[in-house]
Amino acid sequence: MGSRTRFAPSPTGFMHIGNLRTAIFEYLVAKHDGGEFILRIEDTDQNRKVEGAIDFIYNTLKLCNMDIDEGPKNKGKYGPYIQSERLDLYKKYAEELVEKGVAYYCFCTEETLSLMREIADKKHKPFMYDGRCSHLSKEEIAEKLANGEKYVIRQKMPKEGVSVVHDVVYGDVRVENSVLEDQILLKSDGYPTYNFANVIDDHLMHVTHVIRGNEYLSQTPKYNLLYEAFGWEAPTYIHVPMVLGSDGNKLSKRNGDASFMDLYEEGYLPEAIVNYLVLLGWSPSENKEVFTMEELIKDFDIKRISKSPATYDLKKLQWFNHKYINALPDDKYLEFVRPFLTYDIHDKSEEWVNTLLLTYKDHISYGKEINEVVDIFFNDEFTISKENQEFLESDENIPLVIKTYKEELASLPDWNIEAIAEVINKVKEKTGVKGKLLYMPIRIKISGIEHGPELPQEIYLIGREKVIERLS
RNA sequence: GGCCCGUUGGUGAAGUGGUUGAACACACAUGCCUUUCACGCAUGCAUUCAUGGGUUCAAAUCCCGUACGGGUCACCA
Repeated sequence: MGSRTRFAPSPTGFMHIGNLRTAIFEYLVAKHDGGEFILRIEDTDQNRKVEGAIDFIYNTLKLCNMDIDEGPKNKGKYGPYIQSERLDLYKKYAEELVEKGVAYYCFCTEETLSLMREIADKKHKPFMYDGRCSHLSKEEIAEKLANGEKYVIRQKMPKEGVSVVHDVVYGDVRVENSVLEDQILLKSDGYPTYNFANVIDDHLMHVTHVIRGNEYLSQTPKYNLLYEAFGWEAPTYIHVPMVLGSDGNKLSKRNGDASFMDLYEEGYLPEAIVNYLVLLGWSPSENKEVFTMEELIKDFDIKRISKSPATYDLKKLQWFNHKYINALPDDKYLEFVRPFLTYDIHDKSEEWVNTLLLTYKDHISYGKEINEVVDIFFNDEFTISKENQEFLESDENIPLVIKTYKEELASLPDWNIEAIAEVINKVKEKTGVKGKLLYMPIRIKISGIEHGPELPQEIYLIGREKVIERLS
């Protein structure tokens, strides 16, 4: 039987790079041995729900070429795949735990809790719920319930002993049971907490490998206790190292381009993003780093996930992106960059625009960069620097070269790159000038700067009219 | 603060006791190519694996302490 993994985001309408990376790992683990990849929406926090977030998640995964086997918008045997639609289930299982004596009703209000927290704070002691409600008698509970008092259901933790959790990447992790709090399983609004829903759903949905950020590592004993209480088999745990920002802190919204959509809108190809992300905290066994999704599925190996956190490096992502852009066939490339071009091109021909875009195919490392590089073809205002002006006056042949260019270009029957390239040769023959003195004067005269793309392209793109004008 | 986890160059990392004088890639530097920029190519860039001690004939690799970094201690996930 293949592995089953799940991607379980909360619907916040924001796809953080770290989350995406986890999703990729989950997808790869499942697909590596022909299993299923499940999407489950964890919307148990009603305050954080965002309209349209589910479509957003689907869209993101689709762009990244990850197919969902089961999820809210797919068929699946173990649905619903949205937690807010499974409330009855959680209640039933929570009550089962109460019956088993491993959970209890707690009637403490938020006010009493914050009071207790304050007291602990004053004593400089960490707060931990003292479990007072676990001592309530059956009668007291029945009475409070009958009165309609609000309650939560809490998990009763063992007071002593040590829990050992086995994790595929971190090995055996030991945690003292005494530090485990009687955590809330079911909230007073009837919604489960993540800690509970997660366990119930993973079991019910037959998830075999739980992959998540290592911030959950120290919480995992609590989950195991739950599995034990139900008599269920715990899944294989794979905690993955976190992705840090360049400042060494956890990535956050405020850390700039930490979201998939931001990158996508900047003109990063999803394939490149995926390829880059998968290498954060994972390394292939062979010496290779450019992978297609198929290759990743084939080569991905849990054993090669590293323990230490990885730092997100935009520069390397740009390198990947550059490579991917460059590998695009011309038509795909044009389709890709065209939308990023923000200059007014309504009076330009299709051919002109395509030539422009293609000229810079191997220059740009992300879509939006096209605008930074293409300015000279739209901006008529430029000044020739002092150094360049001096250069123009440094050789007596230069005026002749410029004059010859002007005459030849003006009389050119067809305005295309091949013809222009011919003109350059002709000027060379006519004037006997070659090398820098042949190319630089015209380059400076028509664009103001000494560098740019291949000269014929540059002349073509600037256009006959302007070239003639600028050579005058 | 308690507990958990981590620490190989600016970055991602390979390496799990002995041809490792620590791969490879990004970045950076220099050179070549080119009319220029970019691309491409070539070369350089950790006497050393946070640190101190120990085990061993032999340690980046095993053990202990210290420092530093991160995580976690919610009716958030």
